[in-house]
Amino acid sequence: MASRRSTLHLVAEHAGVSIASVSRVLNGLPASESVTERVQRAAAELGYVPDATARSLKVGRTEQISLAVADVGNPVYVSMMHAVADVLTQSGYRLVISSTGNDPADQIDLLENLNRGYVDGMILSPLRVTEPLLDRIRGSRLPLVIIGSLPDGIDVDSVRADSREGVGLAVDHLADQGRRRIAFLNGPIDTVPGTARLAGYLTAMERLGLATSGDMQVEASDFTFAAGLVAAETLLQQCNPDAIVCSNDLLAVGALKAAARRGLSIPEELAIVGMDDTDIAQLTTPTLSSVDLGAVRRAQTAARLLLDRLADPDRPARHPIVRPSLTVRESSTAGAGS
Amino acid sequence: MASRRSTLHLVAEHAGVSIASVSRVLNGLPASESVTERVQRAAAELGYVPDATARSLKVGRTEQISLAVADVGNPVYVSMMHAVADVLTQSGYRLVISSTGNDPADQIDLLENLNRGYVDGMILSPLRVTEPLLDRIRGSRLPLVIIGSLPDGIDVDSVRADSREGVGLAVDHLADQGRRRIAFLNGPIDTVPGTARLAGYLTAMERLGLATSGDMQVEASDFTFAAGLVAAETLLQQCNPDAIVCSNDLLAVGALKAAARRGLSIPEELAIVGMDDTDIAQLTTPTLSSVDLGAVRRAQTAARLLLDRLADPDRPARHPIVRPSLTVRESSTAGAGS
DNA sequence: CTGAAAGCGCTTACAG
DNA sequence: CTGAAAGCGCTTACAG
Repeated sequence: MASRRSTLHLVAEHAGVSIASVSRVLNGLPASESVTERVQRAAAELGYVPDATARSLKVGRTEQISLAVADVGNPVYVSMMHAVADVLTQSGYRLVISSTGNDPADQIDLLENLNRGYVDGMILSPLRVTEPLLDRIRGSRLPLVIIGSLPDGIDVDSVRADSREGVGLAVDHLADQGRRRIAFLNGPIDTVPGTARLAGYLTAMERLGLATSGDMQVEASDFTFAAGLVAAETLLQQCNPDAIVCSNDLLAVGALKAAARRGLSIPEELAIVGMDDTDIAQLTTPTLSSVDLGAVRRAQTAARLLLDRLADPDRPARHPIVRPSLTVRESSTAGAGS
Repeated sequence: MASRRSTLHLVAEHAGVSIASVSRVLNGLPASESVTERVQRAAAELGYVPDATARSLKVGRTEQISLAVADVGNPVYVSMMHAVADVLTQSGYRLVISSTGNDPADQIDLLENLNRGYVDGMILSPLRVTEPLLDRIRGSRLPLVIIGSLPDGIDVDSVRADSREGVGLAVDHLADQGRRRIAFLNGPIDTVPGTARLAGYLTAMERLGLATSGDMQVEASDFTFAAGLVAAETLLQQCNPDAIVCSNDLLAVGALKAAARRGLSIPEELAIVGMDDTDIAQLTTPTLSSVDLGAVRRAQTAARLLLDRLADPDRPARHPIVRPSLTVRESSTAGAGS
């Protein structure tokens, strides 16, 4: 009646040793040659695979980290995933990814809850920061790092872009080219990037003494190609800009398309600048000027913050900021070549 | 000396009941009003969160399914992820995603191994099917569904596109438009889609009696924008096609770019057709004709196959095939409008 | 170096 | 309805 169906027990039985010895051999701990060999043979014959949940329960760690991003469809998140994975893998963690989609907070808190237990820590890049989400962030027992800005006074590691400076680079560049009617094609304003990038636009325009009437700003329903196209068509219809700063590259592709439909020549009649500097910026025709908001560096930094936090749960929280840079291409300068 | 640090024990102590009662209440099993109330209050006060690994160890299920795709950066995989997630969520499973990147089999087998234990089943869409990977697929104890074609005789559920018919749709369409020098811009040929789509191209060209010299076929190093651009430039240099069938939409965007650089007008001088019919096909200028290989349907089907397999481990394996369709846009027809 | 035993935090028959 | 107890499959002091 003994419980010998246990797989570890099975291997032990086949090898004629105790389960402790099996465990040790399989974990590379010291064992005699004969035991080692018998265990390895038995394990191979039986096709033994250790049960990860049992191990985790015992040792209190899963060696898994979860990354939750708003939209796996946005290439900028893809490069962030790879950056996070690289850093974590080097420290022996595996990365599991969850896409929270576009749904409101419940999607996110679901995720937060569910991940408890299967991961040792979490990196969260929320598109919208709602009160319920903040509650979960504050109350998290799991080590947590946020990518994006957070209200003051929340004692959780985070890293963010300097959106203000980033959008400023785009606006300054366009103004340098003699553009004056610089419009802003934003994503949803109730999102973290939507809010930050709009603030950056308004600040920069004010600093330069340029007008920012309401009809020069438009809010796409989503940070996607399709939404960018629709919003850009509205924008081109309601004002007469000589330049558009777009809140990300996907929106900018939509703007390029809208301009093409209206027969506007780019950059002569209309200059366009994107944001995030994703791969696609080099492949559009014309190529797209874009502000790199340091997505890869933010991701790497987030991973390192998390590793440090795992190593020392009591260290003070940090909130580094990553600096942006602008890459100028054809969409905003007449003589930029092919 | 008793082990009462256990969180479940803690709640039980606070509520003045046994851990069994706590477990029951928290799992919605019948309990008296008074016990229910005390447990819920205690759990709330303590901010109790059940340990998922312990629960999984006991019940033998994690309620998690893993989806491993070759490249999270390809939009077609993103739509597949969403489709899988939708189906699984309705059945109470959570989806965790792993990107296997571009590395060879070891990446994949790593993943296979590591997922054991934290998930109840797995959907795998391998870019390359190597012998070691096949070994793991055959030897998997975990319920497994493959998206893509598999050698005959492997008794694992799978679903695939009809690439032959799909590429055939593109070639037939171009031939209907009077194109004769139809080139093929493929991704790496040692990949599952690379092999299948090339076969489809050759079959269709032969059926139509069109020439397929070696210089009319080119193999990009990757299924990406950047690789497509490089390969398309080679192609345009080494032959003089009047049409290019591209193995996916990303490659097609690269081809559009290469054509623009050479000043070729599309579709007049060169027609281009992509594959996968992703969002981007509608946003390029000109818009991109593309073959939908049924990615979403493949994903949904895979999820359902897995659910059925979980419900009945002994049912015979199935291998459905999804039919393709072609959407014609500006890049392949002169009069397609704006 | 090796084995017997305790215990990780849960769930679930089994009695009462 | 409720509690005491066994056990999921591992790891790890503790003796020997």
